[in-house]
Amino acid sequence: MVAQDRLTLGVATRLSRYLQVLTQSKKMGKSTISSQAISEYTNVNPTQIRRDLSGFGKFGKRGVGYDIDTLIAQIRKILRTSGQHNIALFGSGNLGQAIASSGVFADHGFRISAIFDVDPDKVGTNIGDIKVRHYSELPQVVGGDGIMVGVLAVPGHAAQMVADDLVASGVKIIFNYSDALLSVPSDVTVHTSSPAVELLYALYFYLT
Amino acid sequence: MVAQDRLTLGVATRLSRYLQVLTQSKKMGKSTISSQAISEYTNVNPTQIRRDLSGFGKFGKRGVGYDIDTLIAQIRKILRTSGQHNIALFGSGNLGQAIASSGVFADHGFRISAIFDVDPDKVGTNIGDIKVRHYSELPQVVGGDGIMVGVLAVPGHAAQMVADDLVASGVKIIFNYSDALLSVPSDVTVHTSSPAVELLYALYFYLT
DNA sequence: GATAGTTTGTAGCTGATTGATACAAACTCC
DNA sequence: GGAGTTTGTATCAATCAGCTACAAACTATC
Repeated sequence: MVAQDRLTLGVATRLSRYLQVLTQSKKMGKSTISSQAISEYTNVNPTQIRRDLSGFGKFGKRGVGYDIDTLIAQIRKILRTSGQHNIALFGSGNLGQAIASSGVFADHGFRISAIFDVDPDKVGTNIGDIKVRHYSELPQVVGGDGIMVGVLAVPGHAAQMVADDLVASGVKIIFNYSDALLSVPSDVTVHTSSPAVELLYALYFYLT
Repeated sequence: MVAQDRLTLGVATRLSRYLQVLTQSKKMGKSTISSQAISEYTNVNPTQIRRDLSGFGKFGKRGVGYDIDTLIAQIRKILRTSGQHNIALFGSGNLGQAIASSGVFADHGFRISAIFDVDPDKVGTNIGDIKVRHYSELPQVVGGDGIMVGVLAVPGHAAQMVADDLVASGVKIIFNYSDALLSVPSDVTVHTSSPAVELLYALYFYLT
């Protein structure tokens, strides 16, 4: 085992996926899990999983597997995402509501601390227990609060504008659910979620 | 240039992402694009992009770049996803409605040909121009029509049941938007969309 | 028409990453 | 105590991605 300064992209990606499997397995009432079982849900080779984990410590028990709670805590520590992280959601349409009520973010320590919209009919209403604010409040809310991530669930034509305003307020991570291509400074990370794109290559492997 | 029997996972993934950039660039009124420009939106090295494409033919024009329409057609041909593909959507809640109205699928040749739900208040209503059917119609609709993909926008506790029924009707590709872990036979492909998971590793690279 | 600038197509090299195989050590269960 | 399971670890080969480099083809401009 060698201490590592910084994870490679591959390792960080896989650890995140293990975390998802662990979180769900815990919900299903399990308390331990083997690398073989994780493999079935992630399509990552069991040896690779053990190698990934053993790089940071001996978390498993031979003949048994990994204790789920322990492993969740360890991976969060490795990914340095143990605490609560505040995110801001833009757009309170169908997609925004689906995201706000999904629980996926909450499972992984992300708290939606603000929701913005421009529609007067929506501003002031509540989604869950969060009040929808008007978009014009972006600078003061995002600037003041410890918000590091912006999630875009707005129409494509509005996405670039929101991205620009987020960048102006110092946000470095943008999660884009619209289909728009976003231009941002190089120190800002944009992640675009493209379900149809993922389907395309799944289909290729099925057709072949 | 060497003819290839089968794409590797990496190539297929990248080609799909190029396609997304091309589709959006076309919408923005452009007619040609350079490997450098594609690179900025995909974070794939320009050399890599040219290498990926040149493996299948000489699609570009030196000094100019790639003609977008031509390249879209060529990539679709390479991915063998040129035609229309029918998909079935399960769940007509916020997420289901967002998916049905998103246009992302339509852009890439996927047609939502059926929507299912169990809620009597929703069955019979229309989303766009598609009528919501009762879940019990699954076998006859999916079995009869040329539906090869099932998209799950249902609560986590219902996801496994829908997956089982889809498998029983011969569907080989399942796109899972719930947070549930799905168990399926090995010849069925499950793709789980996990926004929070992707955020986790984006955050890691920002924090470091 | 000549020249400068752009961009593709392609080669070659290198380092990193993954997959496969193997096996001892530690643990559980019977 | 023995059989079966699973981790932790090593090793080797194969693949893949990044980098550098550069000639050829094209556009634009003078």
